[in-house]
Amino acid sequence: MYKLIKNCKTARRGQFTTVHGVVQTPAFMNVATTAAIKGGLSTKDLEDIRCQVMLCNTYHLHLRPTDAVVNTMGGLQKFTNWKKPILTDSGGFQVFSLASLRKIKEEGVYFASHIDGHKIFMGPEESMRIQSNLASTIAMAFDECVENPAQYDYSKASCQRTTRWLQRCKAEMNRLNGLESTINKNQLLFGINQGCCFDDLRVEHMKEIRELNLDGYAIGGLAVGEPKEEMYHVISLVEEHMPKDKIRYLMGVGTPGNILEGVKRGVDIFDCVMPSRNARHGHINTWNGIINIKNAKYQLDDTPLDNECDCPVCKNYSRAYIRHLFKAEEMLAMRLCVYHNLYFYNNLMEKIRESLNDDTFEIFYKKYIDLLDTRI
RNA sequence: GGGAGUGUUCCCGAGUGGCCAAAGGGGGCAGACUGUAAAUCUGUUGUCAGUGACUUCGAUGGUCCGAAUCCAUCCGCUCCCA
Repeated sequence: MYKLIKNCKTARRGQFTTVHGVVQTPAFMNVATTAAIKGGLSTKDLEDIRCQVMLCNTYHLHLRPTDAVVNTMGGLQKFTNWKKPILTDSGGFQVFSLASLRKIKEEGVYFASHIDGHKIFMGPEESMRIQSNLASTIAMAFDECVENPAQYDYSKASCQRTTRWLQRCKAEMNRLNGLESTINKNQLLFGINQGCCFDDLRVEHMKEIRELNLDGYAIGGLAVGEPKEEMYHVISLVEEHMPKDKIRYLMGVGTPGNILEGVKRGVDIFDCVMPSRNARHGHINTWNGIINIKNAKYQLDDTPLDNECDCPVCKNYSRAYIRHLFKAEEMLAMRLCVYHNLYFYNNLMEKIRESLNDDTFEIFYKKYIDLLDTRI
């Protein structure tokens, strides 16, 4: 479980022990929604870039290839040949992102498959059963991620329902972990804090869910369009009420700057599609800020994507070549850039952990907080 | 040699007298993307000056208040017949 190694004010250096291995925190979880990193990275590549946790999605895998197939194939670890921890997101966020088709009821959510349009029902029990079939290390609670901005009354009712759903998730997870046929009988369950940007709802909800004594706690419903100052405010607000002895996860966040702010406020783990999605669109993270490798000014640039990076892409290829690959629509362009960006994120987390070890986090933070999110 | 077409802004391609600096697509340039359906979406793309002005639709000349659009000649390309 979670062990706090040391604090640097509210920032935490820790380690999280699971049946699938130990995660050094703060950490970034690499997003492989459909059990694959978009852009053509293999689980071998993930090992090479020192990824600690892979994240997959319940909803997507339920549709294709189906959780039954993954289960028959021995679970996600065996299926993907990834031996380290895997976190599965519950599908709750998809209800939010596929908003036009959703119908939310007390029992769960009715919505349509984005693949063939067929009607799907998913509630807390369904989500737990699917995640148990997938046999991930960590299952996320089935929650409702309310869009921003939201009405107070709706947010309040939604939070209360998310709490009731969480109770049902916990009961179902306990039952599933006790079954003989379950692949991972030690599957962990994380609860998710909601409440939009209403301080009292956030705090009240956090207090309610901490009573359930779960394996970890996530902050959800952020980075959905609110100003970043508001996001940081909510993190600090909620953090005070999170158990000190449990791992904290800020869902779907974010930019390097967002992550530094999150770590500073006591968050342990993050995930985000930005490094991979942006890489596929030519936006490259470097230690001097963000570049768009597709820009004409790189046509004759013989230097690597990032002079300060020691990843294989930066050691072997020039900006000019990678820009050419994009212009020629070669998939190698995406692969190289996704590889670099994820390497950058994992490397960023390593440096953050080192700075916490050395008590130099504040210096590190000051040096990079604005720089890394700035476009060059 | 005879006949029929055709030439548009970087490319392809609409436009057949004023609402045309000229549709649409491609390409180019730039931007967006935060628990990933999407290799997607958005803006821009004659020049200069932010009203507007100027140059442009193969070339030259003409008709008209006004032409990418009509007429004449020339040049290039395509197809058919000999």
